[in-house]
Amino acid sequence: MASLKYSRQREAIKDYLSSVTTHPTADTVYMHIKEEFPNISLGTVYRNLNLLADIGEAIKITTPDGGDRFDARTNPHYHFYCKCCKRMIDMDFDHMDKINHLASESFDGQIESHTMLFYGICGDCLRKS
Amino acid sequence: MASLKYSRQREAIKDYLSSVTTHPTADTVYMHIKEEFPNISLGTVYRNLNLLADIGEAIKITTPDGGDRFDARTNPHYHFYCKCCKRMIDMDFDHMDKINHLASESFDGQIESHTMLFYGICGDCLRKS
DNA sequence: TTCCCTGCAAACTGTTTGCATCGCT
DNA sequence: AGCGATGCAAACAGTTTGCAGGGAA
Repeated sequence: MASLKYSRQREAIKDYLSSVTTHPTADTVYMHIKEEFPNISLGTVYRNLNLLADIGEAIKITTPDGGDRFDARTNPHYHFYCKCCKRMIDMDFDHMDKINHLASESFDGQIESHTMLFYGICGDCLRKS
Repeated sequence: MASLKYSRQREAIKDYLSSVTTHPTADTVYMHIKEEFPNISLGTVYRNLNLLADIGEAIKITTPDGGDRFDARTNPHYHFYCKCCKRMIDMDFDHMDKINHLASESFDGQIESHTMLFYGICGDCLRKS
């Protein structure tokens, strides 16, 4: 484990990510952090988002549309992706341990974790149509 | 729905995908098809893989490592991704309807489907270490 | 003073697309 | 003949990386 040195940029990125439930892309994070640090570069944002993910202070969520999303909510949970408004929404569907257990029973190998991505139309979009 | 015209390349791609359970990347498909069609281009492979996915004769599976995988097994099922050998393995874990149903109960919106990707070490890799 | 971190830009990977031509139907 | 499909190459999006200089310890 490499030694970490404090950086205001990383702190700002972490703070922003913690203040939000929108699962932003790296580029969205970049644009918001830029308001406070006009000279920050996209590379730095990527480096820090990946670093935060590595040390377990954020998670990286792969989307079918390409373009990973980031989330400061690190306890295991699921996500819903609205095909209409492209929002990614946290799911409170707490069967993770049970699912890992059930899956392990019928699988030759060691399951460490799993991700689940639900797909459909969110409530807001449903009511608008 | 656009009209489809027969093409030997598409047929070969579909046949190859059906003959295999390895969830190949577009590039892997490309390299195999090239043995039969030395002049085929990667663009054509991508176009046909996406086309097959669109008409429901294949599925596209997003991986956390970037680089989608393709699968001719189109009935809904889950996958396991081995962090050791990078293989993607079909899971016979048949709780899809139940999970969709349970999730729908506690979610404001219309869930159409979901994908689940398990992560860990496959049996082969476990025994080798 | 050390060495991690930054900004910048170039490089890289996976994928899509415009275009002229080919080949089903 | 008509129009979808192909091969090729250029373009694209998202992400990573090499480097020289800056800042925390």
